[in-house]
Amino acid sequence: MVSDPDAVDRDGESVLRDAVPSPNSGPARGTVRNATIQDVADAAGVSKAAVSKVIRNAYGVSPKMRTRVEAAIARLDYRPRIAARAMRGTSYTLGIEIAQVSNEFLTMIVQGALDALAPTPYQLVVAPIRRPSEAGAALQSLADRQVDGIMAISPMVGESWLEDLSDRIPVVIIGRHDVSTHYDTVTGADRSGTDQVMTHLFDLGHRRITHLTTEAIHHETIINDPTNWHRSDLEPHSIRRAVYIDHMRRRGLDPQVTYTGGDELEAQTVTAELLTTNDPPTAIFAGNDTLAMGSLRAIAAAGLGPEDVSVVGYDDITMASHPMVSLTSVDQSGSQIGSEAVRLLLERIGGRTESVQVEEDVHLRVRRSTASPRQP
Amino acid sequence: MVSDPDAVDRDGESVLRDAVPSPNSGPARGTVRNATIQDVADAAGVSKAAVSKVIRNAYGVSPKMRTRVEAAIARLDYRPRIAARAMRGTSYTLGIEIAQVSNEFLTMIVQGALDALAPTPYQLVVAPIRRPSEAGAALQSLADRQVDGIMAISPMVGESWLEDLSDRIPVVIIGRHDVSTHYDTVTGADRSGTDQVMTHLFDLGHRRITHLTTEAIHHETIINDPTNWHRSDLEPHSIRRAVYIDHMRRRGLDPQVTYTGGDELEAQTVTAELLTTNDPPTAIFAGNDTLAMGSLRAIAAAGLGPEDVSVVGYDDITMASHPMVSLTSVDQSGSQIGSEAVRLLLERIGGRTESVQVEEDVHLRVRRSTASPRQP
DNA sequence: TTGAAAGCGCTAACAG
DNA sequence: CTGTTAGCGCTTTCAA
Repeated sequence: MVSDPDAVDRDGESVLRDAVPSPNSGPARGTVRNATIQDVADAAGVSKAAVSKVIRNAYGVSPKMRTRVEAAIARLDYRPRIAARAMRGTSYTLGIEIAQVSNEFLTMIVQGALDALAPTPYQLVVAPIRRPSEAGAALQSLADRQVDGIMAISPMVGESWLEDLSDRIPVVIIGRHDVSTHYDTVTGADRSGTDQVMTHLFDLGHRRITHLTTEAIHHETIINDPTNWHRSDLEPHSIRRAVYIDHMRRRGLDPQVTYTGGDELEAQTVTAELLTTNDPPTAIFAGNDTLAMGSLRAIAAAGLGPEDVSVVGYDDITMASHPMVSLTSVDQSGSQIGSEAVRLLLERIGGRTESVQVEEDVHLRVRRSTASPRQP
Repeated sequence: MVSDPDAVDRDGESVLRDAVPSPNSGPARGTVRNATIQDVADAAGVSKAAVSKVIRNAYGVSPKMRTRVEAAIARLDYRPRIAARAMRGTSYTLGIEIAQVSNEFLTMIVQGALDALAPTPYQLVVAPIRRPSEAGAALQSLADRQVDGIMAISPMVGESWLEDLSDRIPVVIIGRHDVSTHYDTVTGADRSGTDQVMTHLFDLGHRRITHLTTEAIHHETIINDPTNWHRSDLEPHSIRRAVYIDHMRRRGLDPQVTYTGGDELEAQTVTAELLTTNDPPTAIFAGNDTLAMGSLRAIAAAGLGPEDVSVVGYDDITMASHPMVSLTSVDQSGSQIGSEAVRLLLERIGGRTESVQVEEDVHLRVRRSTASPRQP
């Protein structure tokens, strides 16, 4: 695994390390040179092309040459440089752009992608962003690194920009319900999920239901930069909001949408304000579990319970099933979505050209955070 | 935005776009060619070297050339290929290896690293692993991609292997209390943190205290592969365990260490068994918050409370402060650790050669999950 | 079946 | 201040 520090030039083989490393501290950085394909070729007494064929399992290598080469590779601890490979073709790397690494639902997607990638020679790199407005830059950065495919989770970038990108490299958009001939999409069934939520709340007898969601537009740059212009009504949270409004209107009720940042503590603050109004809601449908947990903070802090204010979340993160929390939520199986996205990417790399839209089923998990209101 | 396949030479400048793009579907993948530094040079009527100097802000470019070049870059939407750059030197990329993307404490570290990296030209890539035994492969994979520096969170790999790696590329190990002349470390003050936990529990009157921790060895490969041999007593969880044992012994008490996987639900199962023994503990000191949450699941499910079994966690993840949970925990400020690691890496890239060990202070956050036992 | 040679796009000497 | 030149390590024709 580790090349021999005291390697000297025997048998006319190239020497990869200093003949005399300093006494008991390793050689200074840069002193050490990694084996290259040329070194391996020399050591095995064959050509670079031969080595290349062996490491790629390409057609046309005799068993005995393969053996020789593999021995040399092992001896020199040779590793192909990805950058050099990328210059000639593939980088064996898939990239995923992700907002809020701290959002457990999003990390479930990464887990699913990892699982799907495990049996392949591809490596996953994650490009995390701190603000939605950074999505475009992160995608560019992945493209600059010549990844073989890109997954993006509801990025705030324009459709035409994405189509441009996906002309050059396979792209899967996760979450957004776009229909493009250029790139594929994987989404949860947001309409169905919201239907299940609303039906559940109505069945319990709730009428004053507030929808707590993240602001559609987070930063001015998203407005000003044409790159970011896209149909925001195709985003998961917009769809949930639209379906919510629709349900309320159909029952002759007044939709109440409250906006907040994506942060749990901000959701708590916003909910706390909501509770002090004249006519507070008897139920809160939160756009995701992080927001829901924030609402529960405010409700618990006010000494209230599910009969006072019920809460429904979305995503069914681990915390939701905790007995001390017991949050009713919509399970949309992030890991499934992640592995599906990888599958689509690999298909594209394999040659598929028609675009595909996949929608995953979702299921409401009813728990103790929802109950019939005290006075209907 | 899109380069042109049929570029023709008008005005002596190379043309990268279609004059007439196809009606309503973009060109097929691969048809599109990105602008290269040569294209820019041609368009601006200068040499490649000149363009290179401009994009690197290198010394020796006249203002008027800079203007011309920048205009050409903008016009052609030129982006330097990282792979080509990497072959000649830096890739402007830092890598971080991380186990369990779903562990919030670990993602806090990533957040901190991102913040520290924001004002720099470096991009962060995350190499997530699924099992501890994959750490070595993930680090290799980052090295293969010629990142300019690597951060690794308590990787299960041998010290000598790490020293070899860090001879070729700057490395910061997060969590492990190694002292190496080759690589830097950033750790939390695990001894102090554990001291605070044990003092708190003793002060409350607890004597039967169990320590719930993850198994030291997760997979046989870690035992069998010499690459992985390292002083496991330098790992954070080992130190917490050792300090716990020490505290117990010093008070003449019997240390009780229970092992589990890193998973919340497994911790729940193990805790549930613990509660059914003859002489169950009055307090559980969990190695991290995920395990602590699992313990709380079992305790809540058994209808017990803090006076029956108190719980202390480690990391102080967001959930710990939730009023419905209120978990006493040790805050070790993951984002601080992450940005510190980046700082060290950038220093190394900047030329530092002596190794540095940084230890971050930690603080016990006392909440309602700990109370005096019913019968002392 | 094997190898020689031509680049991929960029940076870093070195000349002019 | 600017351009020419020589590679970095790999893959890929194309001959032998």
